[in-house]
Amino acid sequence: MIQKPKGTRDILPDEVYKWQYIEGVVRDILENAGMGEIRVPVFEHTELFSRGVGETTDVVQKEMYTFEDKGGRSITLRPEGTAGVVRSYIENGMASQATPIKLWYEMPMYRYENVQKGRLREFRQIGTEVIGTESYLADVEVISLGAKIFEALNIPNIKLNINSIGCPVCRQKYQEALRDFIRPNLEKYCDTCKTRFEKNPMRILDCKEQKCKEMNQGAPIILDYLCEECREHFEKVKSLLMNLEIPFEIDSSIVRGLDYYTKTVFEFVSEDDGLTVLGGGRYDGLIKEIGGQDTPAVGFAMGVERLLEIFEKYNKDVIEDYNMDLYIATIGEEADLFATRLVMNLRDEGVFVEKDICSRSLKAQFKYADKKKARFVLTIGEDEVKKNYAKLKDMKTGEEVETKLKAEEIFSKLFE
RNA sequence: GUGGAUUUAGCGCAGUUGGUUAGAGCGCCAGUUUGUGGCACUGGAGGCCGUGGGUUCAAAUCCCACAUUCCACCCCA
Repeated sequence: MIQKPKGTRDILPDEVYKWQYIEGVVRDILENAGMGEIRVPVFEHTELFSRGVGETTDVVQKEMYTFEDKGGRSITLRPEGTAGVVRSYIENGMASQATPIKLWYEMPMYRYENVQKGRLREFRQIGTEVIGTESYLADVEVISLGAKIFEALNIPNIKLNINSIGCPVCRQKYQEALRDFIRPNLEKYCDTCKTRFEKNPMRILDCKEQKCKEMNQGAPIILDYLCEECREHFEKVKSLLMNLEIPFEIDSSIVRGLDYYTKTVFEFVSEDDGLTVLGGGRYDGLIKEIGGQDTPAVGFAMGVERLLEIFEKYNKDVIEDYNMDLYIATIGEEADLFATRLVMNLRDEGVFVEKDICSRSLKAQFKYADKKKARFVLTIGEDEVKKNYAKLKDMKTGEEVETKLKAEEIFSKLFE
């Protein structure tokens, strides 16, 4: 038996309707906000991600599915959506369209990680990108759409955390200050923190080790180091969120794992399991970084598997599956031929109808109809074909009515 | 990458100090007046006991390695 690769999942028919429900709700929300769906390749040149996402990030350093293709090119299965979407924005000259460009996507992502709760190697994200505006209004629009999605899906216990990590200028000043604060005790920090010191000192503040936590008391926080412009931007984001009555908390430990973020960053975290369901922020430097005009942008991505898991918990009754309207049971070849035509006609009318294709006994056909939750069964044998009449049985009540074997009449008996 | 748990029929499981052809339930298929479902009864199909080595006269059972699934760290959606 060849099993599916580690960290992948099959989504079976009895599950896929939940996906479709969520996707429908989210699509409506995003498209009503003017977002157009975009689909970009599953794989890109490795360089797009190493430059876009950042050489020093864990995603690039240890989680990418990278391989050489037969032409000797280094190819990577996308670990996130923004880099590819932005690449497409540049490559297709979308800058010449009405600004801002608003895009959304639902695409599978690939990260070579160890599997655990809420974490797969192939997982799907729904995301948005708003490109071409540096205004705080765009940050808030994107955040409010995130909040709207949880509301529309009836998912409670979602907490919004926001932070600002400034622009490269204020961030560098902050990192210096942070290193100065840590340096005297550096030897006493845990090994992982020591390795973070040069590469990304902001992560040290997030360490779970007790001793590191203690030493972190009183560390400088980035919000005190923001330049005037970044500070004002963040203030405006906060006050508009408050005006809109979107509750949030400031969490100065949000750093985000992708290097391209600037200024506003945010996470919607489920308080049920502590997992981040939706994360995003502003990325004013990315488009220039990968070769476009210097263009500001903001967006988010949500993990659909994570979203679905919480959704199911609170919406057990909302979803009902799509059941068969009619099953046509047949006896004999003549009836089979007749019923096959009838089924085709009824399907043309939009009826969910099945008939036996296993040449099974009448009893077995009824059993099948019952298991598949057919609302009605129509039984056709030689006599029925001759007389052009048959019995239509309501599977719930057991009542039977006579019907003419005409698609129109059957249709009206089913749906009147 | 590190650590813990897990793996027996389609599914969830039982399998006792290693000992003949590995079990029940649910599900599946069929039969119980060869034209009527759910219930009941009867029967049937379906297992390289995760994979590969080793110990033994003998391994689902003991040992080792690898894999899987789940969980935690790390990190993230």
